[in-house]
Amino acid sequence: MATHGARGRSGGRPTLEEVAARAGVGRGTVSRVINGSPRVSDATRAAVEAAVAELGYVPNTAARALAANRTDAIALVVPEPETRFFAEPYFSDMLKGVGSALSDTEMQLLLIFAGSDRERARLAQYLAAHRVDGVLLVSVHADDPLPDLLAQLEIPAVISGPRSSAETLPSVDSDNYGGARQAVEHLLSRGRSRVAHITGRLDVYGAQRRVDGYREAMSDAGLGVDEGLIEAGDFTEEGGHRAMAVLLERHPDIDAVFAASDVTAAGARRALRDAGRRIPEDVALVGYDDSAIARHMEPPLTSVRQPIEEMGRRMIDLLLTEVADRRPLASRGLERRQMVLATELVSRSSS
Amino acid sequence: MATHGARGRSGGRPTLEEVAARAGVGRGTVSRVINGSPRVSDATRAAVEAAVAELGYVPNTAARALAANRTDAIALVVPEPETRFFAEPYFSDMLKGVGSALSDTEMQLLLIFAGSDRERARLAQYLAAHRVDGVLLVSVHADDPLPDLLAQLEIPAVISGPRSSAETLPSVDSDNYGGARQAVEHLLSRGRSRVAHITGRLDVYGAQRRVDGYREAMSDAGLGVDEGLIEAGDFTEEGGHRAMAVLLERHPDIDAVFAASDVTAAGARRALRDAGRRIPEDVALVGYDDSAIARHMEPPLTSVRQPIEEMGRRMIDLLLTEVADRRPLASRGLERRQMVLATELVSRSSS
DNA sequence: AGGTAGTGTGGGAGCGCTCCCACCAGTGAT
DNA sequence: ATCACTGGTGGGAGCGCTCCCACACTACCT
Repeated sequence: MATHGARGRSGGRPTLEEVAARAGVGRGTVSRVINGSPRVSDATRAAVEAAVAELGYVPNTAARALAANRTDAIALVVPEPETRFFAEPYFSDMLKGVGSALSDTEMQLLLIFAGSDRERARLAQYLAAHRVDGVLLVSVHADDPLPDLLAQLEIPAVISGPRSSAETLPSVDSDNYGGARQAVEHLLSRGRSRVAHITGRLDVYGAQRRVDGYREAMSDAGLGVDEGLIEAGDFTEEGGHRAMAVLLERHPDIDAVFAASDVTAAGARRALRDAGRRIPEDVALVGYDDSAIARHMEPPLTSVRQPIEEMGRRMIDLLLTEVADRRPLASRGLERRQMVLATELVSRSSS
Repeated sequence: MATHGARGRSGGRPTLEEVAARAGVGRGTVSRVINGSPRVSDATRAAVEAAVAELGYVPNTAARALAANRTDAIALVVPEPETRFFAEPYFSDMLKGVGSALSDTEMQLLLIFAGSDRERARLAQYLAAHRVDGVLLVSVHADDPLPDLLAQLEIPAVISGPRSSAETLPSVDSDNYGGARQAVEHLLSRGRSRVAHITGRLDVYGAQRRVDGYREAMSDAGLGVDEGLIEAGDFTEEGGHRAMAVLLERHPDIDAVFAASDVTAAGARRALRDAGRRIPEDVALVGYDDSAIARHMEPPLTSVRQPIEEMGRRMIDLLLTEVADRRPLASRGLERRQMVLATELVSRSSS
């Protein structure tokens, strides 16, 4: 059969052609059965399936990719060093959700780190070669060139956490605004009124939305918005510590703090302790993320939980749709697909 | 050019043929340049490279895979649930090493979890489709059927931690025997003589080698081997706690313990505290792995460090060799490639 | 009777590479 | 002058699929 000698290949996997011969049908028909086309009679389908089973036929993905111009693979791109990936539960939860959504698909998931310049160059090369049908982008900064590259290469992509209110890419996010409101309203319902807010990095859209939520919750409660109660952090512990110190100096009568992340809250807690404030007696504290830190803090931290696993699943849904009906770019963007998931307040003893 | 209509494909990536035309050479010559064949004159090579640059040519991997019957991808298979993968630093270190060794290669790394039965079935399907050129197997239990499946499919594989002294697959491991000796000799040099050993899971070959190392170090020191000083653990904290309690009951005069892992040592430490023993005054303690646990224990734990990142790099080296000179199975196995890396004792205040 | 739609089905053409054979200089030995 | 070679090169054939056109065959109208 191999007319030009034994080139590689020892066992010799069966091909479509062989299955077709075995089943007594044509090549096209076998292809139709394999790909689940409805235009095949039941009898023929059964015959083909039997032949597939007998021969142990497994489609050759390379041939399929070449002929159909698709790869059946998508990439989860993490624009961070691996270290952060392993350190933050955000990523492993995301991965879990993505994996579960993909498990009843033929799609293969590739995990790609693009933290260093070198890794980014490799990724660009990889994408240029169109080795994936779509890309999942997590944790993207406002000025990242990756989304543009993807658009230029016409590779479908979904982003977790839009870069702005005018995000053009389909996105899945948790309700940062609503989550912030939950946090503040919870503190108010506990009888607090001098509620401060330590923000996240303000070049991250989600952090801004949390500020918005804080502002409107305060305002709706008739307390007005005292800009002096807002201090910028950067999602780090050190930033939280610094901001808290500033706030205490400015407003010694603060009786509650909403921090934009659990790590930030940990920093704030340290500053509060330094200043001799008791939690929650003197100052109630609420974080964001409901990470392991929240559970293990002393006292355990009330925090706003994001459904990260669910977000991963939704991102896959969006991406697969995008890949499936890959249409001319012109018609995209009109029907923006931005998905927002609800958050949940997990109440513990810090508030 | 596309004679049968615009099938997908909007931009139209340039092909080998187009590059050849541009450079005024034949298809074969361009292929030779792309693949770095030496049989091309310098002038021709330059012309082709210029054409490649001008056109922004990127090889089509699917076509290459089909024609050459290779995928340029290898899989790192983790036969554990994702949770363990993220929890144990072993895996992230391994991944780091593997990634760095691969970074100056064309090879793509796939991370595949095979913890559940479902995932394993998917993996089997994946391997049957020959979607990777080779497989890296980490953390394989003695009775895992995966190695046999790989052998049957004739897919090159490298294993981390041989399953027995008769391992047929190429493997990379740290020197468990030597590491155990280092630990025991260290304790003896500190003036201890009643040294106990809490083992790992004994169906893991590496754990057995550690016992061997312990035995021979004791015996070489002229202390003889008291089997009563050896108690089986299972790499878990609970197992370590239980074993330590048993040992203390049996030999209240123990003055040192070598635990087969840091986690085990943490369990042992708890049992020692329960029994009112001070570390290291009454009992010196040494662990294995030099994980984060060791650094954060109270007191900091002396531990045997394995060069995990280096192991990852070596595994890649072995695998790439294996993939490159993929020869008839018959000649394999004769020249077994088992690699063993040295360990290092990291001394801290627990001993 | 002759249309007019469907359903199934076979198989040609083509996806963009790699492999390998043929061939064409040159160069030196015979 | 003839016969090896040897470094370079062109291009046919083929990898195993998917796509789509063509061609049955049925129905069910006019």
